[in-house]
Amino acid sequence: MSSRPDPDALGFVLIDVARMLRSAFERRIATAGLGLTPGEARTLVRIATLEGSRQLDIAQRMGIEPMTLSTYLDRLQSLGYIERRPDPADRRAKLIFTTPIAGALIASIRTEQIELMEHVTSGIGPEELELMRDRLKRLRANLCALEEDGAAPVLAKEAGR
Amino acid sequence: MSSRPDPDALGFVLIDVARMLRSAFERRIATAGLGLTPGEARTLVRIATLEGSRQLDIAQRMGIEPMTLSTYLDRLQSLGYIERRPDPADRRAKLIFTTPIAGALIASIRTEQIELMEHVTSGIGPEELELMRDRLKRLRANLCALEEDGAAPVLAKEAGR
DNA sequence: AATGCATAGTAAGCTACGCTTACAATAAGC
DNA sequence: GCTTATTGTAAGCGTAGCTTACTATGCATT
Repeated sequence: MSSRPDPDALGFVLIDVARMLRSAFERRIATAGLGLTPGEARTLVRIATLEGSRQLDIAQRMGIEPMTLSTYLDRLQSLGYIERRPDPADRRAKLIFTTPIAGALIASIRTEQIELMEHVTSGIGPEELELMRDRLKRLRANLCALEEDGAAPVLAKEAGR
Repeated sequence: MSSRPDPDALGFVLIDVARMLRSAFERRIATAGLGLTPGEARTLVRIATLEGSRQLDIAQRMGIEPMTLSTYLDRLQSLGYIERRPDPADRRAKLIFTTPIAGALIASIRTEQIELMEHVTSGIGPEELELMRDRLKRLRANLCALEEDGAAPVLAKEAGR
C-alpha cells in the first residue's frame, strides 16, 4: 500500500495516454473520411493480419468478447470490406476474409496509424520505443492472466510474439 | 510509411493495455462495492489531489471536456462526496472540494489502484517502471500538443511534474 | 445410435464514457 | 454601457464494450 498520491502514477498516465491516443486516432479517422469508427478500423486492420481466422480467434487476439467482434463484423460486412465464409472443417465456425476492395482502405488506416504514432512518439529513440513496447506487452500478458483466473499474475512466461 | 503490419505495434499494444486495464479496474471497483463507476472513482481521486480547484482546471488536468467532468461531479455531489463552493473571486466559477465522508472511499480507491498496478506490473523492475512512466508522460505531452493545435508535436519541452 | 455436454456464432439489451451544441450567468475590455 | 469572452450546465448523441440467453453444430460416452 505504498503511499502514492501522485496524479502521475503509472496507471493514471497509462489510461490518460490511451484515452488521448484513441481520441486522436478517432479524429484522424474521421478527418480522413473513411467512413469507419475507430473500433471498426482497428478490427479491419487486425483481420488483415489474421486473414482466414475464425471469429473466436480474432476476438481473443483483440482481447474483446466474441459478441463485440460480431457487431463490428456485421458493419464491416455490410460495407463489403470483409466476408464470412463457412469453415469447411467445422460448420459452426466461419472464417473471416478481407475483400479486395478493402485493400486500399486498410492501407489508409495503417498510414494514419503510423503517422499518428510518429507524431506521438517524437522525441523518443527507436530503442527506447522497442523497450517500451516489450514492457507494455508484458503488462498485457499480466492483464490477460488476470482476466482468466482473476488473480495470479504471470511470473515467468514471456510476453510472446 | 515504414512497412509495419505487426499486430503488436506500439499503438495497438498501448490501446490493448489501456482497455484491459480499464476493464480490470472496473471489475475491481465493482467487486469492492464502492458504488462508483471507474470514471467517477478516477475523478474523485483526481479531485483529492487538486482540492479547491475550478472545474475547468480539473477537466484540463484530466484531459476531458468540462461538460464530461460536470456530469461526474453531479453524481459525486449527489452521493455527498464532493462540494461545489462558489469561488469568491469569480462568481461564475465554482471550487471543488472533497467532503470528509469521502476520505475513506478515496483511500479504498487508491488501494485498489495500487494493488491492481502491483499485479499488472509484476515482473518488471522499479527502475524500468519509472522509465516507462517517464516515456508515457512524454507521449502524453505530445498528445496534449496534438490536441491543442492538431499538428506539431512537442520537441523539447519536458513532460513536467 | 442416442444421449449429453461443449463450442461457434448471434440477438437483445444494458452500462459507461465522452463528445457536441446551445445557453445562462458573470466578467472584462473598450 | 456595450460587446465579447469565459464558467458551468442542459440536452442529446455516438461508440465501445459487456452479459445473458439462444441456435446450430460438434464431440464423447455409453
